[in-house]
Amino acid sequence: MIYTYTLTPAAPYRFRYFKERVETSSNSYLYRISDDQIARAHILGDDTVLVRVRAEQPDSPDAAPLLHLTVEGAPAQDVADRAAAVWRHMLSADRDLAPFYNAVAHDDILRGLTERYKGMHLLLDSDPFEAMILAIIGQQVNLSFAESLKKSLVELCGRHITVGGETFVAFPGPEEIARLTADDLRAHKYSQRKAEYVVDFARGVAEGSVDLVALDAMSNEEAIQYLVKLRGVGRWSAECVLMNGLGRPDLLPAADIGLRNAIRHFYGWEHQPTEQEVRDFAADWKGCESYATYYLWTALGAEKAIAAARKKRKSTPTGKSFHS
DNA sequence: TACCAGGATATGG
DNA sequence: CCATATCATGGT
Repeated sequence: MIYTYTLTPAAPYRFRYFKERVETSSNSYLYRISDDQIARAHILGDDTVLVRVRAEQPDSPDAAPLLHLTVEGAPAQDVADRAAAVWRHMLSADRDLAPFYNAVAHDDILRGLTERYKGMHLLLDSDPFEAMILAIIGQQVNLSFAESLKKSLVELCGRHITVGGETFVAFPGPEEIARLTADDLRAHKYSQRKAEYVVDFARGVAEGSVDLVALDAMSNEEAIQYLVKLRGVGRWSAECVLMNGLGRPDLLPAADIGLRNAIRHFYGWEHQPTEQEVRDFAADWKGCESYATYYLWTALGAEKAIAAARKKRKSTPTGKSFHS
């Protein structure tokens, strides 16, 4: 049985940015990209389902697409509905970009980015649990190393589903990770602390001492204060959960090194801004801090990719390496 | 080779 | 409250 759904987000909304993000950023092993669709497996209770999303994008750049979802592997309608709700969330399908674009219209840099990336939304994590695990793994290490650590976790305990002869792996839930030991992760290049943080958090969620559902009813600051009580969770990780997991539009990760580098780079600062300088600087972003941050991250990532490609061409102009 | 990476904690002042 | 050491490894 294949369940189908159609989402109708508000314009501007460009589906291709999600594909580009998955292709160039972390978590790519969780997704299967083809010409016009993205697919990913999810654990929903005892079931593992596969969701495919395809955009019917009009030619006009200012027209919104229809997002067609299919859910396979669900034993009943209610499970499929939950899977569709997860993707409705991941795709930010209920968000409107207009408030963000209006708020930064007077900022030459950000307005330029909203024009360059018109219709780009946040691609969210499937739930706050996944967001927290990814945040803990991402602490302090560079993005590419973080991705290899995430991949190891999924290979260790992700659940597999085969659909039409093709096998997908779903990001592990609290129970799957709770069954691991810190040593299991140590064997895959996790530091002792990082391994403990990941396993202990999963066990807390699995046994019910950590209540992530309660976050929905909390303000940003209340949720952050709740999360930072957990071992291994500082403000930055809590902010990641609110932004990437809960999809809060107004979250400013002011201490984040990527955001600080982006401000220095795009606004021509001589020095890397401090956390407080970021807060002052972002006063105009009120209500859409997450989007401003996401656009700056994306643009910085694109600059880095261009620089890396240029360097690669220069060092290997004929495909063979030069030694200087 | 140092130093940095989309940090967190523990410890000492 | 602020400064510093420690963690562990990959990228540059």
